[in-house]
Amino acid sequence: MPWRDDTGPPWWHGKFRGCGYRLTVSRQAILDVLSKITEHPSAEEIYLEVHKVYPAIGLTTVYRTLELLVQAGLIFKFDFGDGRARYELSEGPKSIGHHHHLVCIGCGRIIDYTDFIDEEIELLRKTKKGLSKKYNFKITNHLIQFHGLCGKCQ
Amino acid sequence: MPWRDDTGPPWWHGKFRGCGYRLTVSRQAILDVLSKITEHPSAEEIYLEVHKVYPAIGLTTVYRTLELLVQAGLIFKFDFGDGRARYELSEGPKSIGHHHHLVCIGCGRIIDYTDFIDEEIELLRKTKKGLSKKYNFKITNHLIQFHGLCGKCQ
DNA sequence: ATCTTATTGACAATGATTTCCATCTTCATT
DNA sequence: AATGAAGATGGAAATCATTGTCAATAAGAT
Ligand SMILES: [Mn+2]
Ligand SMILES: [Mn+2]
Ligand SMILES: [Zn+2]
Ligand SMILES: [Zn+2]
Repeated sequence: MPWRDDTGPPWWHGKFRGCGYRLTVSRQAILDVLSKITEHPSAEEIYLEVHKVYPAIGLTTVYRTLELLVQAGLIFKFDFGDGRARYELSEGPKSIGHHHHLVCIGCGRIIDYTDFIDEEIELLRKTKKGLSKKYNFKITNHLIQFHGLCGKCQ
Repeated sequence: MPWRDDTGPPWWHGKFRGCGYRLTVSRQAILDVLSKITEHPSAEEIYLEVHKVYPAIGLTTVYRTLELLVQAGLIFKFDFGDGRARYELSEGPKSIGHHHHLVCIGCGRIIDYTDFIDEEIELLRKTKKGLSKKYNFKITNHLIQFHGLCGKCQ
């Protein structure tokens, strides 16, 4: 189990309370992998990592758990165009916080990007306001991706 | 063939010149469907539409052609989270121009959205400048999506 | 009209994600 | 701590969008 004697219960522990979700070994193991990794792993990559510690946990459970965590808002699911979904912790001590992604169309590299969030916040604020008025649309989330060529691929 | 006596050659005609691409019946038929439709059809939906006029054109060719048109920059390919790619004409007389999408997480409805492009342009300009300097990353395209609930789903 | 070669269609193959269902855990209650 | 109901799991099979194969076809230059 992903407990640390020196840190107390993992930060996500409370997230399961009140949602009716059971705190199982699989779910903790998967969250533990996601909280330690800095990349954007696919379901299978997460499965392989989890498998090192808990060989009994199956790929099906990984898929189910990831879906659950997305619904619970604990993780984000992305499509970077490589034919498989990729996942990332949405918040927590280890996460880099609100950010977006640069996707290299040459090599597929993903770069986390946090700059110019101020202008983004402003754009988002106006957009939210405008959309709720014009379309009666309630924004809950937004996705920004930049596609192009990384230094090595230019 | 998707020719109109009163309009002259379709606007995309010249787009194939110089690229080494042949202007085939399939490609014209698919572009014709995309230029008349206002939604964001999947490959199969495009195939079914094309099939009404040209029953001999196969789904494989539709997939191949869409890939070609994406590479040529004539159309955009999107992932709205429903498990299949969706396509849209990138420009031309019938297109609504540069826009982004609202995706309803309740019913899957897609709303084209063109407001507040000014702020977006400004954000994009600063972002491009910052990224090319900080990460040596050359932006060629960007993707903005807002997720939330439409009027009916709230 | 002929020729070169890009393009196509039918079918099989791929591969990520889901479905199924019998079995196992979690955890509230005793 | 033991019990039991409901939720969660794993393994295999199924699904299904997309891609690969390859012989046949058609675009467009000559
Ligand atoms: Mn990231
Ligand atoms: Mn659109
Ligand atoms: Zn690259
Ligand atoms: Zn809706």
